[in-house]
Amino acid sequence: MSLILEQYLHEKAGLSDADVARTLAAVQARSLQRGTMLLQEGQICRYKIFVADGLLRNYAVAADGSEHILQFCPELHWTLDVESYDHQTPARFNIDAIEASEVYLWPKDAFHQLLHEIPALEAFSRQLVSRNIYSSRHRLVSALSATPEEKYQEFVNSYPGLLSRVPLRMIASYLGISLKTLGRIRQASARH
Amino acid sequence: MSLILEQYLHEKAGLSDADVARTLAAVQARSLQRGTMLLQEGQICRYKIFVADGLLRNYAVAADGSEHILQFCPELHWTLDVESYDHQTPARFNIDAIEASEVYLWPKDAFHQLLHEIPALEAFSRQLVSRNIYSSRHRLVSALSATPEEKYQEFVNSYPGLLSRVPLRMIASYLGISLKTLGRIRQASARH
DNA sequence: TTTAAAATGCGTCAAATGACCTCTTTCTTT
DNA sequence: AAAGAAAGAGGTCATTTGACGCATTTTAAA
Repeated sequence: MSLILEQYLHEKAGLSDADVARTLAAVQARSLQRGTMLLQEGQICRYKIFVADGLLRNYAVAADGSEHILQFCPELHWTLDVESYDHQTPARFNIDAIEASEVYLWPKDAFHQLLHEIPALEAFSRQLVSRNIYSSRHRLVSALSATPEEKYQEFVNSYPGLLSRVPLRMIASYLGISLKTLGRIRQASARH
Repeated sequence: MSLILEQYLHEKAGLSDADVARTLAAVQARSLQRGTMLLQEGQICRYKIFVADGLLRNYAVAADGSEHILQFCPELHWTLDVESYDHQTPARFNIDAIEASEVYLWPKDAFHQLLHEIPALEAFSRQLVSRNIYSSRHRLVSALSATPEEKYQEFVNSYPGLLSRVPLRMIASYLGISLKTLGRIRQASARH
């Protein structure tokens, strides 16, 4: 049932069969209905989360109730609230399912143990962290300097598959623009 | 001459005298005049950079020539272009000196070696990386959700010391707002 | 000290943006 | 299949923002 995860650990992380088995042994599987919350602000993030199928979002809720999406997390990607996970302190972000999803959860201690036992997993983990840093930087530059239209184009180019899976209001929330502005941009580009 | 650095490695990183000595042995000192570029877009980032005294900025230049500051780096802080450093590929960011500064540079190989030899340095390095990730996340949320006025207030609260050291146009460039808007905000808050 | 350059404050104006609202369409769920 | 909820298109309008230009002050360098 964890075929997808198995294959991922094999091909992307480069784990041996034995290490894949060890990694699977420590994991909990969960099926999420659309809309299910996996982590709520204020809770403690106790797991590393891998999405085998479906789509999650990682977002902050502002004082006025507005939502701001930090990350869409589709199949074959990872998510968590790093700071909450590292220090086991209350989370500032929320994670929920945009689509019905199949996810795998590693409790922090168990994952930590795996990192010790499996150097290849450790190396792969670091790679993921690095990529995350690079893309955060890029996202920040974009947020600082790009026009709404440029942001939208970047999104379309970077995540062409998500466009049809994510409601527009969430894309707006990810880009930091209003739904109205997003609508105007799309209308303008539809004319060409 | 590297008293500041020595003390920093001792107190903040928790290195033993012997490890401090080893770390210092691998470092190059440089004095920078105001305005000196330490890294230019397109160059390869070959060093970890520690600012013992002064103030650097890490920024991107957009296609239209406008500058967008990712990070101010005052004394006792570190900076580099991570992606360029990790992969030794052309940098996307620039680093220069806002004030005359005293900096210390570790060539990548040498620093890598130190990380192997000195576990305490390795642990400290990880801590710095983590903090960087947390603050990037926070910055992104702020960029997405805060009004210009809130961004300015956050800046003032987070870096009270920098306000008088950094020209307003650079603060505007850091916050992702125009100098005009920043001026209006300051005028409004001066009235109270 | 003098001179040049940079920083900043401020006015005007046009454009961009978001808040609010309504109506229609599309999904969900029962 | 039917009812209810959510999504999104589109209109109007007030506000915010930035572009441009100019005057004044401050800072840096000769």
